[in-house]
Amino acid sequence: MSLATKYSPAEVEDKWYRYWMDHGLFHSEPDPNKEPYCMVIPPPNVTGVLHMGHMLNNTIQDVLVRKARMEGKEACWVPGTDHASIATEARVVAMLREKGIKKSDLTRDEFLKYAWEWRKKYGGIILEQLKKLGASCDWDRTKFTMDPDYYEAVIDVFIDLHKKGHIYRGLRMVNWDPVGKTALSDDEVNHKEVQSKLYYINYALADSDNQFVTIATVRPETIMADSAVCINPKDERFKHLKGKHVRIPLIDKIIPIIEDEYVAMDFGTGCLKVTPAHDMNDYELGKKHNLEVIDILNADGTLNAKAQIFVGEDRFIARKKIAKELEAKGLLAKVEDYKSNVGHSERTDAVIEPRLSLQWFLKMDVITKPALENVMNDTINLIPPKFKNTYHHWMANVRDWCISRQLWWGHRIPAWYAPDGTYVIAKTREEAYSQISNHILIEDLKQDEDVLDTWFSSWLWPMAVFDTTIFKGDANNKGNKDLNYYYPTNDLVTAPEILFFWVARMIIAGYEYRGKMPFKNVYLTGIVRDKQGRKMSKSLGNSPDPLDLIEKYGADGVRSGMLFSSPAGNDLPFDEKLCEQGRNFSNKIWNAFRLVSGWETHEGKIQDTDLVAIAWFESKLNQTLTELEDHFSKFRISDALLTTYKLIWDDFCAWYLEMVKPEFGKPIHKDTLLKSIDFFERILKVLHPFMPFITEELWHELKKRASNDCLIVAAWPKAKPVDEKIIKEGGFAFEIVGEIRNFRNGKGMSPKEPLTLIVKPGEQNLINSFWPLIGKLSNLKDISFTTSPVASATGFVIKTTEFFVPLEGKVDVAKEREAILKELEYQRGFLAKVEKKLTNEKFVNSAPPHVLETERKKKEDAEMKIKSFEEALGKLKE
RNA sequence: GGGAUCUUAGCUCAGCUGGUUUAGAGCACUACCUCGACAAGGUAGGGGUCGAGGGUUCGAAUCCCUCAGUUCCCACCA
Repeated sequence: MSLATKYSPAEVEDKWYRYWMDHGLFHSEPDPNKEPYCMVIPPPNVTGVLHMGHMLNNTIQDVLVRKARMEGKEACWVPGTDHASIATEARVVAMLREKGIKKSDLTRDEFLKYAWEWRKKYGGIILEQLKKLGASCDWDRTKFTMDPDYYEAVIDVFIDLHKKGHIYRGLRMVNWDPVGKTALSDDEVNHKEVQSKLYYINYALADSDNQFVTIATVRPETIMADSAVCINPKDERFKHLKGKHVRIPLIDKIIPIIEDEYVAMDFGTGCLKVTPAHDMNDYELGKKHNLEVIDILNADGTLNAKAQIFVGEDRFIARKKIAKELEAKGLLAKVEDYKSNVGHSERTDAVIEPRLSLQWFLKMDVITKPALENVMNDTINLIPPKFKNTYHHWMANVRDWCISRQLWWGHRIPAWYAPDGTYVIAKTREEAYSQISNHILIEDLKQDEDVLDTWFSSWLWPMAVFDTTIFKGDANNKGNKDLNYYYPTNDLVTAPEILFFWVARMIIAGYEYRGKMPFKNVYLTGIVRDKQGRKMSKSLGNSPDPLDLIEKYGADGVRSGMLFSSPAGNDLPFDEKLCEQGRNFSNKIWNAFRLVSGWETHEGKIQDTDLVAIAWFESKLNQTLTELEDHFSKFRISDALLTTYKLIWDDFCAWYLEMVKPEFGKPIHKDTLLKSIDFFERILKVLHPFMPFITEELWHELKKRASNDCLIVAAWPKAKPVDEKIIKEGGFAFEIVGEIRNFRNGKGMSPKEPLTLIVKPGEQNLINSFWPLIGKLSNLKDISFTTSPVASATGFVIKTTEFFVPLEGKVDVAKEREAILKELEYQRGFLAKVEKKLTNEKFVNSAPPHVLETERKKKEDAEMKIKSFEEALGKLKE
């Protein structure tokens, strides 16, 4: 045999990927005669590099799309990238900093030029990496969220939603990232428990120098922005303070004491400093009580002139200095250690500053209605369904979406301001000018400096990848051919952490602009973790490089490795061992091929054993196909793979091939070989979605084929009727084989030593056609049948059939006795349990007949076995 | 604090509306095996009182309650 004993994936994988590409096998065009199957990729960040999360996610997508393609559907998987404004801008800024260039020294246009250069250089990397994985995307359709037409679509949507009254500009308390100098949505803020200090500060009463009110705060640097001190009106302790005023320490400003039940009496001192400009709750409180809003912070987190003191200092430095000064003046009553949850920027990790600013918002109340409804009524399925709860909770309590970001990289907000501060929404300066009635110069119009939130563009993804012209609010535009054919798409595979960021918003946009769901099924993958359960991340350095893994185990090995243990919605604790298992599986198949490809044929009479083996595997295969269909229909991808794995490794290799394998050097019957190749082809088909490369390779090795006869487009095998009887017989036969092998094993006998088997058939014995195969598989020189107990022979019992293996002088009586006694004990215990049930009148009266019958059968079987073991024990004494 | 989810062999998970031989799989583990497809392998084996405690029922891993823990989401009392 000239083929290597080990399969080497490297050349094979590159060869076939190129072949599929060259023959346009990933490309899809609308075909009215075929059912569409469409999926859009969750667009990775344009600056991204493939990580394990992408590997899992895209492997699942590729499995789904490859299966659909083989099922004869017009399968289209649209790839692309996301401009990811915050992440990309951060990368570009960092790159410029390395070159010694500050973003603040550049004009917007200069900066964008750098950004586009960066994008050109690194933007395609991740897509190239996906090719290594085997992703069968329609690369002709690759889309980018800042392609010119896509850009225009995003602006159209802004204009349209503004026209509909869903977008407004407002003063709102937003999460301000002083490092990124940008507002963040609530979702981009991580709350972390931080060890901080609670400062107890004395505020002197305005009309008295020696009477104080003590408040507790973690942010002494904001006292200069206080507008009031608040107490609970029910608080008996502070009755005397009602209507009075206090002086803010250090700046001596007089502020009122107000009353509100919002104040918790049992927390801190029961007195609250109210700082409307720098705290969400205080802002609300301030609105209610008409308090002055004093913003003492600059955009970068330093104190401004309104603070009066420590102007220009960073907020955290000012905190320390103020504490020190308070202490020096004896106004600091005490300091306690205190754990509190502090918001941090998801991107820069800076401590979030609640800040009032003018932002653009999308009203979510009306626009989200269909999106909530159609998930709750299962028009759109979330897989696993447990996410419905979370989804409902989020959608029912959704807040208006802050869609503006203080960045340059992104879709610039199409708002144009006149010098007097009024504004109009328009796509171009000219259009904007035409809407303005004031007498100003066109050059005086200034466009909003901000860009839109990234998700405000990616929420259009399932529509915009096909048609970017439908967002102008033009009811006559019904969309192009592609959109109408592929939309709604079928499945979306993504991570649960972006269920709201992205999935929910795509659903919202889908209903808003198409009146239809964007996809039917949302498969939520888990998070890939390392062995210690930590999320894989660049900073921890605990993520293997996917390309290294592919090199080491082959893409097929890594793909199956990822899927061996990843039920939907559950985290995947990744272990390289899984890839090794995948690689071993490739090798197993490779060697099965080596065996089959090495057989010479003869044309004599076909052996009966071959016919039995063929009939058995045919049924087993068909049974498995049905099982697979069930798994796939429920998106149980991991189970589908494991089912395929067992079909190939156990049923095909361990049983079928062993059954038909001729003695060494002898030929096989030509029909048996043909049938074996036919089986091989069918198992390659079902394995192809999981392991596309090795299966395509063997598909061509197995037979000479025309250049267009590729496995990737071969027809998915249909399940044919299953002969249940032969499956049962096979199962019984294999059980006997196992027992005989075990019998030898237990006695330290070589498998080469032939044995004699005497069978005493029991009541429901399956008289079957497998006897000669049993002989072949377990090396028996003779099988005979009897109706009476066999003296001086050891053996075993399956169901009610007894098997005897005569062994003259080779029996270790003591050991044998021990084994039988152990078995007897088990059976007696079992019998007792069953009898207890059967003598329970209530059970006999209420249990359904089929349950009763099984219990009776259990009893018979156990009694039979006990009898047999007792006999054997008796014989051993002799 | 509110909500959700989960807890089954060493690990990762199946086990649907309670009843099919005192719970299954893959991996890991143990023993034996270089037996001519494959040691990245073969053959066989050991391993779980189904998180804990109650309850319903003739019968509970499966239904109900309590508790403990896991993970996630939301809120964020200075």
